[in-house]
Amino acid sequence: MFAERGFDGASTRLIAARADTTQGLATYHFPTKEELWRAAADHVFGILGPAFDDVAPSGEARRDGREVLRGFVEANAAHPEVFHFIVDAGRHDDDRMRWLVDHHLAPRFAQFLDVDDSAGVHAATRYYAIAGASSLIFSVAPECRRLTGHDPSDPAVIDAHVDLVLRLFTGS
Amino acid sequence: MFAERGFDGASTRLIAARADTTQGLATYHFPTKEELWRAAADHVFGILGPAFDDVAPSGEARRDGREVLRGFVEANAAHPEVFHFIVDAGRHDDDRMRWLVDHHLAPRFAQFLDVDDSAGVHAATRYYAIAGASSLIFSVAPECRRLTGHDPSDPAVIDAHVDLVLRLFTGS
DNA sequence: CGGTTCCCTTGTCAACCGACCAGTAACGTT
DNA sequence: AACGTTACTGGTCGGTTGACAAGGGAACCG
Repeated sequence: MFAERGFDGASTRLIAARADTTQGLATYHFPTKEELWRAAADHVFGILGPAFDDVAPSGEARRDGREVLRGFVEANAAHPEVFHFIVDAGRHDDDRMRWLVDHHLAPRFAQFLDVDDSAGVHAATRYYAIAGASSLIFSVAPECRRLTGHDPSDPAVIDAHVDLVLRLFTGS
Repeated sequence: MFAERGFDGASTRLIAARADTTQGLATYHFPTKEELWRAAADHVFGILGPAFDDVAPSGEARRDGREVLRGFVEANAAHPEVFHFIVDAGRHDDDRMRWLVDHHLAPRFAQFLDVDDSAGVHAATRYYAIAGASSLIFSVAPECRRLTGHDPSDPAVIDAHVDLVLRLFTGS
């Protein structure tokens, strides 16, 4: 619900209701809304994590950027809520943004630096271009359906997007 | 404020306060919060509009995709709030999303279809790849600063991003 | 001059928000 | 059997939300 409606839009009562509990119990386990949000972030990044680790574990296969990129796009298609978390928190210079960067984004960015062959372009520029190109269509799926008639949850559309991103950023 | 904090996060009282008026007056001119949001959307897309119309007015220069793309990236750098509006509204299948698509996005997408040479890829795939790659870094500027040390408001960073997007999507 | 319209202020409303509290039941330990 | 810890319930707190109502007052018009 944090990913769906943002931090402000998600109320602890509705979150508790969807989990078939009460708001009192929620604040018992997570004293503040912010702690609940951090737990949700840990959970959601825990889902995305393996999608990276499987394709870039360590060792000789480490520099195969194509498979990493394919896994990244497919993970975004399957779990667009991760992108929502990032965009929602990344806009403001507050505690939530700093926590998300330090605990989840920085390690992943370091991982990206390992795989990326920047080819003269600074890594930050490439990183955000890749992330944006890979995620946006899945993030605004309802809009995409109405605007273009294409359904981002359609496997064929996902494949087409994977192919485009691969062609753009690996040149093949 | 709608772009900064989302529809739910922005309160009519704070909006009125920033405009040096009261919430009562705001609801007088815009009976519902949704009407106020639509007016804000019209305003913000009115800013972005000329950035398109100047580079792709009509006639012979219409198919010069490079200049259109450059203008698009620079407009996103100067006015990241437009992207916020789109992402914030595009997630849910509700009235706001439909209104934004029908009144602002659909005309712009049609304009994109005029200029784009899809080269075998469906326009929707290219459209969202371009939009995401062009906008994300400016949309999450605070996060980018902390994560990478680069400041997306720095003209040099903007130029680098323009160059990368042009190279990716026009192949030059 | 009186009346009408429009802009704006002030105050109020029910609903909802996150946080907090007292009380209770379950459960293993001693 | 008594105890202490943990899990959980129901309710309440001050504060904020969007929407609404009542009224003032200036400008304009006949």
